[in-house]
Amino acid sequence: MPSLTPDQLEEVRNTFRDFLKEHGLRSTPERFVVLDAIYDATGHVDADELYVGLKSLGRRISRATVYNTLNLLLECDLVVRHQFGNNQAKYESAYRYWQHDHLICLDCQAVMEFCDPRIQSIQQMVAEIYRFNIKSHALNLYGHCLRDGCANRAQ
Amino acid sequence: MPSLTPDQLEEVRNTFRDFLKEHGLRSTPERFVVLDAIYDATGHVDADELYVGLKSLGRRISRATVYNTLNLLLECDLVVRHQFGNNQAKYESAYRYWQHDHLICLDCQAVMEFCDPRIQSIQQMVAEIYRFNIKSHALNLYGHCLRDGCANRAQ
DNA sequence: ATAACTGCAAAACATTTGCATACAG
DNA sequence: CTGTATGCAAATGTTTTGCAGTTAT
Repeated sequence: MPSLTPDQLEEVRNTFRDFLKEHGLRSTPERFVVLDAIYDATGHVDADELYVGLKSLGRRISRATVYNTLNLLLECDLVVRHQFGNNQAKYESAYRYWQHDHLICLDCQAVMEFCDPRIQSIQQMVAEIYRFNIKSHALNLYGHCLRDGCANRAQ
Repeated sequence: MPSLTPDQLEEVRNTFRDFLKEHGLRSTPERFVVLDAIYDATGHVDADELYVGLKSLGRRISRATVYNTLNLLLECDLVVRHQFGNNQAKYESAYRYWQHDHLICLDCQAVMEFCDPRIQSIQQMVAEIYRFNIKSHALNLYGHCLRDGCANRAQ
């Protein structure tokens, strides 16, 4: 999971700026603070983590603005949303995401990432059969990790 | 999507009864009403649909009991829970589910089902590499259906 | 009999909305 | 300037919880 270079980050900001302009929306500092925060994050974050994290950095951005901005970032595909089984959405930068999938431990809630090219072919085949224009997928595998430190182990 | 025979349904009820007994829980009529309602449903239902549906059938079962029972049914694997992207859980009988996956239209919210055996091999391979004991998976494909009547089409 | 379950209403939680104020274009 | 965005607080929608009364065992 490499980080973006300053140039790439600038490109991401430009993408957002262009998207906003095209849709007659304003490029406010708050929106770019939220964008940067997600692209800074190393993993999956939820809206409240972003809100609290920004507050602790001295950036006073309201929850409403965090949610508003997240929805804009989803629209222009700079950010991806996940639902890992509970009812709290998790977000990550589209750059980090770039089609990996998730392995979720039911005991300790750890989330690992993996990648398998066969999913692409399944996707294509299903698209054809069902006459669908597929935009994205989410494959989540749920189970028990065999780590020693795993908390809340059931059996 | 065939329906269960009366015998199979009785077996399902017995499974639930046994699970309850083993855990020192009571076999109340309400719990079996909820079980039957899910096994009667032809597709995915949410907790509120169950609650309202039962009310209209004259069964006065509280939301709290619906949720309570759903969690028990999840624990004993008679029911499966899905999160299709919004923050409302959908449930279906494990019998209906039996490892199919979902194709979700981003415009009209239609949910189709498909099945591909390659997912099993991906699952096995990932389990080995990451040393995980995998219990279940969820593969959701998101896109635009090409149906004529599709509502809210974006472009 | 008694411990667990139900129903109800209140609480908790994530997310959205309405409105007065602030500010980008 | 003007209309859009922000922050706040209130509203919404889903799920959970506490408790008095009910019921399975």
